[in-house]
Amino acid sequence: MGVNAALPTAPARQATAAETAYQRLKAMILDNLLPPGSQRLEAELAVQLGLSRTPVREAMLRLQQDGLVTVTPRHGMRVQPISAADMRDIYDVLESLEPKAAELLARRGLDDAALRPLAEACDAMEAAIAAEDRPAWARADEAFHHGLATLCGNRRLSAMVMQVWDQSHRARMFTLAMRPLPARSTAEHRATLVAIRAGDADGAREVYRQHRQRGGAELIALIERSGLAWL
Amino acid sequence: MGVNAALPTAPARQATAAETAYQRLKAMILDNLLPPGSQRLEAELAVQLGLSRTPVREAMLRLQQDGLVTVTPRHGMRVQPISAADMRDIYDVLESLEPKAAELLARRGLDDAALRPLAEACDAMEAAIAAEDRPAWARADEAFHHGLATLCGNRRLSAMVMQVWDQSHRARMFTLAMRPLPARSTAEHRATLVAIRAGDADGAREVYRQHRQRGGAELIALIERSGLAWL
DNA sequence: GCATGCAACAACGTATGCGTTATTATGGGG
DNA sequence: CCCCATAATAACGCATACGTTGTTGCATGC
Repeated sequence: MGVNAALPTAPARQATAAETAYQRLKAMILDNLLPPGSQRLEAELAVQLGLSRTPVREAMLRLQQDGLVTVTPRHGMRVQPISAADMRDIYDVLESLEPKAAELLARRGLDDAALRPLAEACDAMEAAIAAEDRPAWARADEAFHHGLATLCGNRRLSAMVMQVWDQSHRARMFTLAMRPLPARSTAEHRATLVAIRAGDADGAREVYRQHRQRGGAELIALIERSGLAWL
Repeated sequence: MGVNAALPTAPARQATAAETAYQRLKAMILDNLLPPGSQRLEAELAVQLGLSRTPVREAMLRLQQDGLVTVTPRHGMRVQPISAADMRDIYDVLESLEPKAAELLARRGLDDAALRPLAEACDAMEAAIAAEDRPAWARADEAFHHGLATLCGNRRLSAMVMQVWDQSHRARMFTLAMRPLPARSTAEHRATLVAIRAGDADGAREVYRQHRQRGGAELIALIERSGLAWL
């Protein structure tokens, strides 16, 4: 699952009722237990989660801020569907931000220990390709992007990447089965990591930009071709 | 002042108490009526705004999401200071996102009527330079960036730009008086608009990227040189 | 004089109650 | 049979109340 978008020092929220409501609802949305278009009232979710309306309301507002739902006064929250146009917007954002993250990370000159999450994600992706295990590949892919965002050292940038990443999570999961095994993507991730390790900021940025551009175009074409207008 | 960061269809919130609390507190922060570092308790703000704690609390949480304050359980909200490092992060984000906005806007091929806010902002900037009116220049600058973000057609991107723009508002205001008249910036804005009008997406992006890079570097150097560690 | 433990208090998180408002149901007219 | 007005009702925004928890001040001991 994603990560909360706190700034500038991640506050490591404790287990307040509002926080658990947020986490649980967010997980339900990302896991498609609350499919796009579904609506839920405050009181309804309150009984379901065994809480009062207050913390549930707070969670709903946070999810709205995250762009995962819209809250309308007498209709509760509605899980936001993602259209092909939305995916275009999201990938335009990612094409802008993620290459910058790669550049910043390369410039930081972290040692191998610090870059280990990325290396492990690359290993896992390659293993998943070999085993033709798509769910495992998707998890490793998320781990790589998550690691890139967190390690780049710019909390604002990383929070923004995570936000749109979460918004597009469902769409990626749906299309995963429809795509050929992403062997090329895997190689591009590895190449990015090599450039980062070498401290080649421009190289890392450009390799990654091409990866994002190609991947985004492929995904959007797939969505449009398959008639999956709303996810 | 800034704009709220709603997605994906701006909900045009009505005048609920929580909304007015949010607007008023945000304005107080951006206008430096609540200076960085100041702390306010829920109950304190509630009596000041003539409301109960509930809507004030909601506003505080939204401001925290915006990165303008941090909320700590028994210390209320604390207005977030901006360091030189923060400004670097913010300008890295803007350097990534705003050129993309210029590119997207150029690609949209809007007519002169639709681009009027940008043209007017350019005119106002040039007039302000001629009159050596820095506050007027700052307002026109904000109008240009606001227009660029809103007109580019990507709500997510625009919300993100506005968010960091608001975060850096105070810092820009403080340094405005210390900088030479931004004549060059003004010319760069005009050049961007020309490229957008011509539908030259790559040109608009690159002109704008250079503008952002130069402007950001100047501002950060100024902040560091002047010993203004926290704004 | 300084540290430590305890007690009083203050702030908050959550629950609940109340008034407002939009939606839905109902009944009468066209 | 459909449409509109009106009434009933449900959902919500805000206020308030309550229990919990962290903080602060004070007293006591070293």
